[in-house]
Amino acid sequence: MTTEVSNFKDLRADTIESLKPRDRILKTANALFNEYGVNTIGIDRIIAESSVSKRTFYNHFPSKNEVIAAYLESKDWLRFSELDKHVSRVKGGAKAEILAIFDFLEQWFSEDDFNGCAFARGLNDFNQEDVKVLRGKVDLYFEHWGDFIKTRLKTLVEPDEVKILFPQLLSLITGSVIVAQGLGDAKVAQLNKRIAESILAGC
Amino acid sequence: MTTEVSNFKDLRADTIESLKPRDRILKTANALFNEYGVNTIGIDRIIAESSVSKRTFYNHFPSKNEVIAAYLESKDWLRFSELDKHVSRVKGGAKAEILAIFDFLEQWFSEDDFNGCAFARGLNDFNQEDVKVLRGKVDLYFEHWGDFIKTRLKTLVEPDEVKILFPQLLSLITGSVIVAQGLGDAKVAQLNKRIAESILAGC
DNA sequence: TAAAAAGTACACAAATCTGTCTACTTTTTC
DNA sequence: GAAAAAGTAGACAGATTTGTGTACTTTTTA
Repeated sequence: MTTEVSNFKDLRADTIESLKPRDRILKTANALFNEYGVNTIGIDRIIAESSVSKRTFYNHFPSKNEVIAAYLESKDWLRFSELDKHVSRVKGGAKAEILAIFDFLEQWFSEDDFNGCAFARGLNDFNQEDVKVLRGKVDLYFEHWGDFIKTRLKTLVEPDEVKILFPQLLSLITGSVIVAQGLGDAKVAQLNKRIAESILAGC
Repeated sequence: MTTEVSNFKDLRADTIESLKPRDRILKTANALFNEYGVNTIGIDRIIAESSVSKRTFYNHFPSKNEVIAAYLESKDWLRFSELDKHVSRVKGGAKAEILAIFDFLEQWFSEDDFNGCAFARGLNDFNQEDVKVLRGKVDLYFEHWGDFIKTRLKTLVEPDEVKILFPQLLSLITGSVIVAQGLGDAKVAQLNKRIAESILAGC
């Protein structure tokens, strides 16, 4: 069964067989891009593992970049829809909601298929002219973090302080991802939550 | 002119023309891999821009992976030889030396060709069987950070505290890199230095 | 200065990659 | 239930990629 919101779906719970061609492609692409990166995975592999014909693939996605774009958009949507859900259960206002990010990260890092962040990856993968659109998706993702965090910081501190705390918090978040991936330890999220607590202590 | 230490050289100050074939290849590969990543740059491009023949290239590097390995090794060596140099000028003991990392980062982020970290990239690029060796180079880089930081932490705090402070500091470092790259702002290094000061305040 | 080592130039093999085309079959929809 | 839409199967064009082979020239070194 699938949760449908806006244009995106959470396909994680569906089996490949139960899905229609377009979603089979997206689910397969998601798994392969996540594990190996968009550059090392070819269209042919996605086609083979999603059990669609090449024609069907190209009917849904006119080029490889389009399927990568769809992958990034759905990751972005899913990340923040899960974060919103997680945070909606938290009592304690803006500060508690910011701190809850780190519990969310720990959960994410503990997933079996955690393999870093598609968008941190994208900072490196999308530096050429023909993938400008994809780089745009990466920028959007970081803007979404800005929206999430700054909205809450503004209720806690002065604008000047937001300019300091936002990059610090974003560093703690992205640094957690790299360290969790590099050292293979999800607990780093809790260690960094402590730091976040201390830099927000006065609020 | 070139600074020669161990097996590696700092080729940044040399012009392409002044170098012998092997170093021309390395200097060119470094620039291209740095800008576009190892996956999107082909051997042919490196050969063309380093003005060597294909045969010469393959005489020095039996495969593409070998030139990537050489690139990673030299980056690793250069990063820590510069960090050591930077830190050697710092007075104030282990704590001041750890904090000096963030000044070093700010300098790095301010370089014209700063484009993120080759090793954070490698966490994503080297997930397949045929590049296990390269993934090993990435792991070594993170171990070198461990050596640098833990050696100093051990003189300041108890072993249990090292296990907390090291992942935190490494998060601040790697998070700085991502944020500097993503938001295009080198100043994040100084903001995170403040955090490092506060988590080391009791030492 | 002569032999050995290193480099040049470039054709080409083999694999792989993106995207198109044709011909046929199944599923939807009215 | 017939027409339209969607999907299957797979050949293939054209570009690109890594790596080898051949024949010749320049540079080092003993």
